[in-house]
Amino acid sequence: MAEDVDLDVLNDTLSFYIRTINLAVSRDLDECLEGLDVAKGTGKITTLLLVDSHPGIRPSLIAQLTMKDRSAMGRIVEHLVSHGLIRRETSAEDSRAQELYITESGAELATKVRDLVTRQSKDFFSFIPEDEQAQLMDILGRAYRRIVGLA
Amino acid sequence: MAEDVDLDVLNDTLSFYIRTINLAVSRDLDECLEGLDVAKGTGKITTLLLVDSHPGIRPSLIAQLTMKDRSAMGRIVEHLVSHGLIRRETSAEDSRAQELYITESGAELATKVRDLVTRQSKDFFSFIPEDEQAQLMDILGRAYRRIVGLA
DNA sequence: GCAGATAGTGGATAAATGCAACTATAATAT
DNA sequence: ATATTATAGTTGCATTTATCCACTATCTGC
Repeated sequence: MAEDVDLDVLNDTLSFYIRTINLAVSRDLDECLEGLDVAKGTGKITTLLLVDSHPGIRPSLIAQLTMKDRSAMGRIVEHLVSHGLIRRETSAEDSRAQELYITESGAELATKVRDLVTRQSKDFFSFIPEDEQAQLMDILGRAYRRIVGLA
Repeated sequence: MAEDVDLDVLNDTLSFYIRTINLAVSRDLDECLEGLDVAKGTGKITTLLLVDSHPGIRPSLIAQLTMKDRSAMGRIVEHLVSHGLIRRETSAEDSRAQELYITESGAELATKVRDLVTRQSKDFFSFIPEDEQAQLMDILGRAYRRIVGLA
């Protein structure tokens, strides 16, 4: 049945593939992270990892990197704080801004998540040959940096 | 500020790029399609186009191609039907199943959407060189077909 | 100081997602 | 033939996200 369905113009539409594959990876990732205080959305994972590796990082910067607006970011921070994974302080230099720091249990979780996330991605895309994965990462990486204003 | 932030392990995680870029394309696409009875989610667009080019196609097949479950699919079909874009009939061979057909206004919209969607994708990714876009499409296309069970 | 930008908060609304129960019909096996 | 199991679709519900907007506080530059 499905084998010979023609996808119309979507067959040549990059956004279609990005969007559908996103659905699949995200679902799979959610499964892997089930019950881990950090599920659904790149928001929480990215925030946790960035706070862990960049002590004092500000919500607004993470928002930019994850493409969230400030209110969405605020809710993510609130979530992580309320679960005791990160700590929130007002910046000394700019009292509008906050600085985020990891807690002990946050650091523990970060270690675990780092492992799970990279493994999940590798596993999920394992049917793509190594060299093509590298190509993908290279191109998408540049796209990401460009979109987000990192380069 | 943002220029020199290291993304931790996410820097080498394909799923991260897929997920964030997905956010960006989807938002951009939504803007392009604003007010068009078909916004948010690959679901409606794909359904409209597939029904247009495959008269009599079944919801369950579209569900497979768009990675939705039946309930999500049902709601999309319901939405399109209620907006007069497609028509729903019970299949003669299998009265459990339905066959979907495009309506006049649905066909009109499909034409418009086909154009908008392909252009949006091209524009959005225009900063990626042609040949790299082709590579991306090739790899992601195979990934998609594999995930969805098309090959 | 004043005007305008920026950081973060909070609320309300609108959608999408996933889950599970339920009907109806088909296909299979005994 | 009939009992079992699988499939197509519908519906309700609870959860989660997203988006938009208004609001406070603070900073920057004139």
